[in-house]
Amino acid sequence: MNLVEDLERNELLRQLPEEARRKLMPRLDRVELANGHVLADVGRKPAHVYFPLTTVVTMHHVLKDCFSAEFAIIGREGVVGLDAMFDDKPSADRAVVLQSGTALRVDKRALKWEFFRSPELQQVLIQYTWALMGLVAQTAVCNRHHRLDQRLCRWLLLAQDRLPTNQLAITQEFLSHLLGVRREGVTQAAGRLQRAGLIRHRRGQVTIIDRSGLEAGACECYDTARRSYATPRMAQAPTPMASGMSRPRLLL
Amino acid sequence: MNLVEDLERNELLRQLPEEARRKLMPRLDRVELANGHVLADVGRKPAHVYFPLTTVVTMHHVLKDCFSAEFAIIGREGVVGLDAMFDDKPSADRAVVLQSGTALRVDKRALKWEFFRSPELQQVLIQYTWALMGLVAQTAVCNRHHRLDQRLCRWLLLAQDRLPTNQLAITQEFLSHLLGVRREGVTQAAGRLQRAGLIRHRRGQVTIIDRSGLEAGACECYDTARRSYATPRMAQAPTPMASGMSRPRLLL
DNA sequence: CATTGAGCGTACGGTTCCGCACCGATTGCT
DNA sequence: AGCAATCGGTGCGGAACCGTACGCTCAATG
Repeated sequence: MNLVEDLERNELLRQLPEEARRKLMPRLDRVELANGHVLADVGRKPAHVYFPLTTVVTMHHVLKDCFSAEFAIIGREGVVGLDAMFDDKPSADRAVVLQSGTALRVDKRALKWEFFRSPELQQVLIQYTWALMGLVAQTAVCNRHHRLDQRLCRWLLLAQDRLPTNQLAITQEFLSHLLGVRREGVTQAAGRLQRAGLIRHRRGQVTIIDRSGLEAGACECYDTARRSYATPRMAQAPTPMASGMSRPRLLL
Repeated sequence: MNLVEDLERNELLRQLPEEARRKLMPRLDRVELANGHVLADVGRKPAHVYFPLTTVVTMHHVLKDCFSAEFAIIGREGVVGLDAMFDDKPSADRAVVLQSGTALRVDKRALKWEFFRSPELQQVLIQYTWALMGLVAQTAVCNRHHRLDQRLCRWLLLAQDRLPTNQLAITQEFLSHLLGVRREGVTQAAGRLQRAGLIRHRRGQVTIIDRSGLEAGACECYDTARRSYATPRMAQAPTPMASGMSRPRLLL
């Protein structure tokens, strides 16, 4: 597959007009990213921005006491490393390749150069940034209010949306760091989902069996999240969510 | 006080070069925002962007089941409503005036117009956006890992950094929605802080007594947050604000 | 002055999740 | 085959926080 076709495979690059894409093309390198590869880490200054094609990247914030939690999962609908493009301060967060695959890499200075010369590129990247902000904000609220089982369902769905198969290569240990809970907590939650027939899991492998079951088990956050990153092309038929579960609580 | 001086009072506008400020000035309206005023709400499309001068704004994400939590608190170091500028989708979040005061208001289309014509404005606003992203991400992690008492300390400090006095007009009920816990939880946590001599609180009024005590009680998140929004000038030469404070507070 | 309602304090059982400990199972390596 | 390391399952006590209920205090209002 050539680079012209590759450009179509990232949802942000695909939104660009022909001309903007052509200008950007010579700056892009196609790279293969291996599982576990660290694209950005706390205290370092990454030199590149990545547009995922098939790879999936997880973004965590790591606390000093070594606790951590994911605040965003990024696939071909997004881009990794924009923060470094506008600010030379060392990264406060961490970007790790969750599932190996292809990405288009671009030097951050080169992309910044093009950014300030292309209103279309600006519009696309900034709009994405604010969509991401909404997701991160929602994650903050979700982390406070929703139960582990719900958040696990949500996470599995978000991950699968960015993957070609229903197979996920991830250990419970790693997953526990993403969800911000203990490893044992993941074991129990995954056990419950398995007993409910929603997934199967075995030593670093999770297989999604019943997607609609997961959607029923997930919190509303998944629906909201999908809508916000779904471009018209990516969007599929909306799934009916169980209603009547909301409790009235005084608004602010 | 005239508009030229007002422009200096918001940290983002202050960073702009003379010329960019001059171009922006005719677009700006000085407005007084009352406590509780809703600047943006779920499902609506706000028409303005606000640069706080003395007012403080809280941003929440509200869930369908009416649970909510704050993901950012914004004062004169920031700006409210940038998301609406780049995307015409209705807001997913909610911005409420936490403490009444002054702000500079600008029509979002006018600001967008200037934005695409001023690289300096772009740099400032985008850099702020990513700094905010870091704070929101940290909030997400903080919400998973840190105890209520710590988060309450952190919140009180973040709020006071943006206020001229050590007095906060806020009810425990409202605070509970910001922190994403029950009202009774806030009552107990505030009681503990009061017994420790850090604050005094009485019927919608919280007074900060011992700032360094709060800093000791807060999680690391406060330190990180303060560093990320402090500009060089803010760090070294705090603007002289109201005087009747119990201790010479290190502003920002 | 009596009434009303908002704001706050307290108590109690229940649930979720943590911290720790231990053990079995699977995989990779020699 | 044997061994070590990784990965996953389970159990138990405890802490944090929830849901609920009730009652007090202060301030505004007629």
